[in-house]
Amino acid sequence: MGRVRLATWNVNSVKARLPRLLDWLETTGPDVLCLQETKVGADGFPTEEVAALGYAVAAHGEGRWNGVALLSRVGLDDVVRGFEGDPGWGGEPTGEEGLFESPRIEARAVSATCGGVRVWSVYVPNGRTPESAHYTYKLRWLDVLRSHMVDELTRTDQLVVCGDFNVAPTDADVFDPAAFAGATHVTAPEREALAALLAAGLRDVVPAPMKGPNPFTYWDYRAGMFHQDKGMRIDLFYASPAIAAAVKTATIDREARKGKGPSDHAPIVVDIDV
DNA sequence: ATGTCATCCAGCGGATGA
Repeated sequence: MGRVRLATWNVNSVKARLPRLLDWLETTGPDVLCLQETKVGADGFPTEEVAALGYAVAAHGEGRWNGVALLSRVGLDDVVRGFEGDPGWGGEPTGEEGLFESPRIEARAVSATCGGVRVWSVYVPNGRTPESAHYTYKLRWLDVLRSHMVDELTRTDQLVVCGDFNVAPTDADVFDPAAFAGATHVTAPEREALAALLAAGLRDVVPAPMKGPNPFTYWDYRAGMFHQDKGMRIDLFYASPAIAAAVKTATIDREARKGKGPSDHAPIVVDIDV
């Protein structure tokens, strides 16, 4: 019994962010951290550096793009990299929306059991534009993820799926809905994919901003967007009802978006009583 | 909003992706 601290952070390269990541681990002390956009292959993850702080690592990477990982100091069991039915990306279109001949499976999901909680770290495809094949890939990927959440919930009531979903759930989750006309991240099908995850039995644990009214987790590097708080809530922390009910605090650590060499995303930190 | 950043390959800059 006690407090468990779970967190998720799109670091936009674990190598480029390593000094900041190590600092943040020391000061914040999450028990479990989900990482996205690590951008390193299997042998490139700084395993020893985080092990020195007491964390076991389950990394799933492919090199230049994507890449996810789980760090835990409360156990790391039954690690699964990727998931059955991942549609993959690339190759020749088959004619069926979002499906390709000989696609390459990308490193976008890793799951493990940490201190009794089943935890998934996910990096949902961006979608690029609503007309793009990448967009149909995104929707298909989210639907297969949903089917796995249904399965997971039959096995456990202690489930967390968090990460960069690349979808803003509502218009209140972007700085200006008009600025996103015709863009991905805000379309009805993407939001319906999130709604389907909730309908499968998950809860959206909405974190509190440290400052201001907006629960944004991402701000573009360009044009002073962060300083104007022109951001988006696209990093999400979804949890089973039992976990959601045990949440004591959920916060967006916007301090981690400040200063020299930040990621363009801020971490979400969630404390639960177990 | 297109004003930045990270990465790769082939090299010191352009292409790609976000």
